[in-house]
Parts: sequence; C-alpha cells; structure tokens
Amino acid sequence: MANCSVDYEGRLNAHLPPATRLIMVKADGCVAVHADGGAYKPLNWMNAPNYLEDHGDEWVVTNPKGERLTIRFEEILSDVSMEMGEDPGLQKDGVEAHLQVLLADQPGVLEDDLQLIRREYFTDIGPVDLLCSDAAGGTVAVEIKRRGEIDGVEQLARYLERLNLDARLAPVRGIFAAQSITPQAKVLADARGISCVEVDYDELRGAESNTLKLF
Amino acid sequence: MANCSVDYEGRLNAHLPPATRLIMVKADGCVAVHADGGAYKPLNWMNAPNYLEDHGDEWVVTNPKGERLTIRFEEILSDVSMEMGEDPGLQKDGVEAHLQVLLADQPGVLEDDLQLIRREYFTDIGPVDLLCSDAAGGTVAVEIKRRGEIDGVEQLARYLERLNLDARLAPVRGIFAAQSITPQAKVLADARGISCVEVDYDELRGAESNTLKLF
DNA sequence: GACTCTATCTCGGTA
DNA sequence: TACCGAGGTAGAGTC
Repeated sequence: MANCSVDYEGRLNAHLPPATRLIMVKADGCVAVHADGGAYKPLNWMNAPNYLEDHGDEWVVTNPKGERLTIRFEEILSDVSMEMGEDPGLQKDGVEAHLQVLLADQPGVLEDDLQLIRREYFTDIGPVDLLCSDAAGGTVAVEIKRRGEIDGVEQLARYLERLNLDARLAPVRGIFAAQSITPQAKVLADARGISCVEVDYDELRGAESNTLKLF
Repeated sequence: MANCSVDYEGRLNAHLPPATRLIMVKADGCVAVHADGGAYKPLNWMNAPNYLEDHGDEWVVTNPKGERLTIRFEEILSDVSMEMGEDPGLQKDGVEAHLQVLLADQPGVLEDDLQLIRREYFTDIGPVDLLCSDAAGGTVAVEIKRRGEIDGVEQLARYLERLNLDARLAPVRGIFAAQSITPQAKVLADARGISCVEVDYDELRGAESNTLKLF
C-alpha cells in the first residue's frame, strides 16, 4: 500500500492523481492498482506477460503490445510479500455451456420426439447451439441461454434467416430455450414465429443422473 | 492472506478447494478472493452492498439478491488493514466517445463528400452516432464502435428500420465504422445492405491535429 | 429503478 | 496465435 500516482498509455491514455492505493503484483507478473472501493476492478492494471523496471520511487511496466503503466511512489505505507503456489482453480456449475450439454442429451425435453443432428452447427455468422430434426422430419434450430432476453431471440432469428438460405435444410424453424424468458423476449419470439421453452436446470440434471443410473 | 476454501451460491454455483489466497475487503464492504495469477479478476467475489457475518474461521457474505459467498479459513497467514480515504478517480482519454468526435469532424474519411447533419441523432429506440448526407443528397446513419462485432450491426439495423419510418429522412442507408470488424459482422452487414469501414484511430487523430495546425 | 450500451472488459474455447 | 462469444459480466449514463 502506498501513496502513488499512476499513468497508463496503451489502448487509451489514463491518469491517476496522487492518493493512497493498494498495489498488487501476482506471481505471473501482472500488476493491479486498487482504490478502497469500486468493486473488484482495479483503477489501473497491466496483465501478464509484461516487464517491470523498478527505479525505486518509480515502476515502469511495459508489455509486448507497447502499452505502458507508470507508477510513481510518494510514500510506501505497507509492503507484504508471500509465496502462494498454484491454485487448484474454480469449479463452476450452472452456466450456459452446462445447459447446452444437458439439452443436447435430452432434446425431447424441448419438444416430443426432437432428435439431435448436431451441437454447435456452424454458419458463417456464428454457431447454432443445437440443430435438430422434429417428428415430421423438419429441421429445428435451438438457441440456448441461461437468461432468455431479446438479444437471444435476435440471435436465433439471424441464424434462421441464414439457415433458410440453405436449400438442403430449409425450411428451418426455431426454439428458444432458457431457464427464464422475459416477456419482451416472448413477444418478439412470437412475432418471429419462434417457440419458447423454459427449462429447469435442476430437473434436467436430475433426469440426466437418473438416465446414468439406469444404463 | 490465508489458506481457505470458498463457495459461491447465486447466479451460479462455484466452489474453490482449499489453497493459499489473498482476500481483499474494501471500505464499501465488497469482498474479493484472489489467486496468485490470472489478471485482475478475482476467483470469487461479492460486490457491495452486502452483509458480512464473521464466525471466526468462516465468513458468510450475503447480498440483498440472495447470493451467498462462504469463505472457510484454515490458516491466516497475514492480516493487514489500512485507512485509505477517497480516491480522486481516473481520467480517461481515447475511448469510443473520442472516435465519435474525430469522425464527426472528418466524416469524409468514411466516404467521399459525406457531410455531418447531426451527432447523437435521437430516435425513440436510442441515439444514432452520426446522421450524415451523402454526395447524392441521401441520408446515411453511421454507427461507430471501437471493435466492430455482430451486435453493433444489429444495433445499426434497428436504427435504420426506425429512421426509414420517417418520411422526411427515408430512404436511409447505413455505414458501420470501427477500428476492426469481425468477419461475421461483415457478413451480417452485407446481408442487411450496410457498408463497413475500418478506421485507424491514430491516423484520424493525426489528420485532426494536422487540420488544427493548418487552420 | 429500469434500460441501454461501453469496456485497457476478462476468460474460455476453437479454428 | 487470433478470433469469437459468454459473463455471477461491471459500470456509467439516460430516461
């Protein structure tokens, strides 16, 4: 912790007047300058890889992209250093990727007799989460979100527009699947002829483990 | 700094096995758990406002949204506290707003004989960055981004749809300007009849200062 | 307070 | 490595 002023020149220019701040240097060399507030984001930082020149009362941190962070120290208030070792890392559960895996295994949850053709089916404007075929042999594009908002409907509409240009697939209809869908998104989906399905993550996971137990 | 394990339950679930980490509590009450690497983002955190229950070897931090962060301490390795006071704040220069100012002054960079009608032209779904008229007297809406991605194209398409409802302006076409534009965004822009222009910030700024020197 | 949009976004995945 | 999309996005500005 120190009284310091900071300048950053790189993707933009930024200046911090002198004040008391916490400066954190991690094992990978990244540097962060924190104020005593404003959530977890530092005021200024320089990610690894970088090179730190220590001129005593001034640090100059540069990186290969030509960005530069300059910290001028006026007074050091506290200086603590510690060896921490590798971190085993964060285990996440319940993000969009998870939902996609579960639905790819159980497309029938979205609609009776829906069959998976492909996960992450690529178009030239991005990947469709699930491409399926329905009971009548028609093609169905599924967009999966954790939270279903208007952007997601737009995204699916774009894919449908694109897929319907492909004579081998057309006509393709859409299903918008999410743990919750906003009323606005439902209205837009309806206007675009897209069906909405709200799925329960815990139920899906439960069904999944039952399947695993059964076979 | 402490050996600790952490659990977060909220928008998703996340678990951190026991390891040595730095825990930062700021004056506003926000809590961040940092590993010794991985840029500035903490492994886990809880923003203000929140409520911290200190049970000695366990902290439980909850917020009004019903999210919960639990830190179990196995061993405290270092404990430093300091009063830091208000921070005067960061001064920035060179973000999208800047690019908009530069292009408003030099719309000719985007297309020959393009003339500015208005910056931040308001529609009922949001402001169009630049509204211009072209050599033929037609109206052109310009959307400016630092990085041109598919969302920006959609944004411009929405504005165009809106502007074309106005008989005094229609027909209006679009130009999507950014320092770099992704291939997907280009494909979509093309499909929507929107032209793409990649602009160089430094060149613009250079041209600007030359103009200032000349006149 | 809700909505919109930017960001030195960060981070993970993949071609 | 570069590019692309998700995020517990966060944060700022506006209505």
